[in-house]
Amino acid sequence: MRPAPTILHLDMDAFYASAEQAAKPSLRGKAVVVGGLGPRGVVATASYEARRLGVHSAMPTAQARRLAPNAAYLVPRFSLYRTVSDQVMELLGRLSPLVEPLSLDEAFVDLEAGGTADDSASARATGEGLRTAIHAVTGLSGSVGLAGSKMLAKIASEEAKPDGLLLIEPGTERELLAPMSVRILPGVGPATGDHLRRAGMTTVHDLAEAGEAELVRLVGKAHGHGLYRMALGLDDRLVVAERDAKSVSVEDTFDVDLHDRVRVRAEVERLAVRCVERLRAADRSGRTVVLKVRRYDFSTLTRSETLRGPTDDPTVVREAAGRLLESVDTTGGVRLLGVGVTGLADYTQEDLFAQAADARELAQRAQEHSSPPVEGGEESVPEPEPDSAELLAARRWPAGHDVHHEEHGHGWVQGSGVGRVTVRFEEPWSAPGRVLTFRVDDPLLRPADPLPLVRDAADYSSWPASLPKSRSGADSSGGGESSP
DNA sequence: TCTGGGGTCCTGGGACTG
DNA sequence: TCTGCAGTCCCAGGACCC
Repeated sequence: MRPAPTILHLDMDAFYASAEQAAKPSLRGKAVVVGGLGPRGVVATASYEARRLGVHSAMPTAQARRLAPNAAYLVPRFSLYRTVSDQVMELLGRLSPLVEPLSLDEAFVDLEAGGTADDSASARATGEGLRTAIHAVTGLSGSVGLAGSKMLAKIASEEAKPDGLLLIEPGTERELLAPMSVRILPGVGPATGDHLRRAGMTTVHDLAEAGEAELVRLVGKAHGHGLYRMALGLDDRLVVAERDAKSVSVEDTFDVDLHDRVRVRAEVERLAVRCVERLRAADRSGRTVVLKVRRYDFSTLTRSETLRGPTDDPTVVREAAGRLLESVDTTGGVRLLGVGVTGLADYTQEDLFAQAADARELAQRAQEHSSPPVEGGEESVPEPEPDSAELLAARRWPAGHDVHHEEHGHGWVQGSGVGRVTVRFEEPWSAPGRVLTFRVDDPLLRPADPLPLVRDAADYSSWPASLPKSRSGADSSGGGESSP
């Protein structure tokens, strides 16, 4: 029996950019680019208006600025996106206990496990209901794919974009996939795509024709086997609700390459401490410390060290990262540094003793190996280089972030520099507002939390069992009443 | 032109161990 | 005691995803 199309994949449309447009009435219908705004920033998400100008994710922001000089450029506001994402995931959780979030804006749902669909008709109705609910609660649109497997549901939502729903009927999978580019398959990126193209395979049909043995020969055992099955439309991966993280890492790309070895070391230590903070926040410890260095020429290398036991001690991680750095040649400059911890374990009290012992032993071993001392020595960590006034202003008033002015009310930063900050005063539910400029140290101006995107959201507290009870602000006070 | 940040998984070589 | 072998762990790098 063919599987019923009850795996649902939800993908929010241009999520970050759409959230910004919903929050800022003056940006609706305009090109919006969300991403890193520094000299080495890249685009995280572009609104559909910006995509029409050729801007897309992962493109350097500098290139986006050339293509879309009049677009609004904003830094990401993850607290807002997380709030909206929580609302969406909460709705998904009502459809099934089996929800597998892939990111803030994407998730798989096993509708059959939730009893909310068991055939094409009920799956389609549930998918449409979900899209309506998401729009009512968040003001944003999402695309839904429905199929008998995760791979096909994801392809379906991709094909449905933007703001659509596509259901792949059981039995039509191979026919649908055959003419598509190999790049549609998960795991086929630029490198594998190129590799396959050079072997004469550009479509999914070509892969199915080539056969498993040929694909294994070309791309390796695991990948080749998986690729062949996917080309036949076969994918039996289950929707998994809980997934434990396997590593925690932090990394920073510097606006200007670092050359000073002492500064490099100081940055590594800073990253190590940040990494441990994240590790501890997740109540985990880890056994292997990884240092990542991207050099001036974009070549990237990693060095790792496995400890005797798991640790969440900042001193232990910092020292391990420092030792790893000693084995790396950084002459020529460093553009990125990262520190990570893998081999995660749940934190246990006994680890404390292992950590202390390890720290002593490793310190001693490091001394025995007596690697060349870091120029300037351990103590001479330099002061951070002074920032320009413009950089400081941008840091205090990031583009796109919310502010409150005691006289003018709620607004958001349009831009800042040369001691001034420009603010547009508007709210998600207001008309486009006016623009005013202030001194960066104006005492009446302060950073503010994001406002909800929808003021009087429909009450979906009993969805999907019953129809929404209200849609207008006038009667939204009755949110506590239960449905019949 | 000039490439983020946070992850996952796979491969292959070398060291270690029984 | 030495050698060959297989399994496992560690390490580094690459590819991919959102």
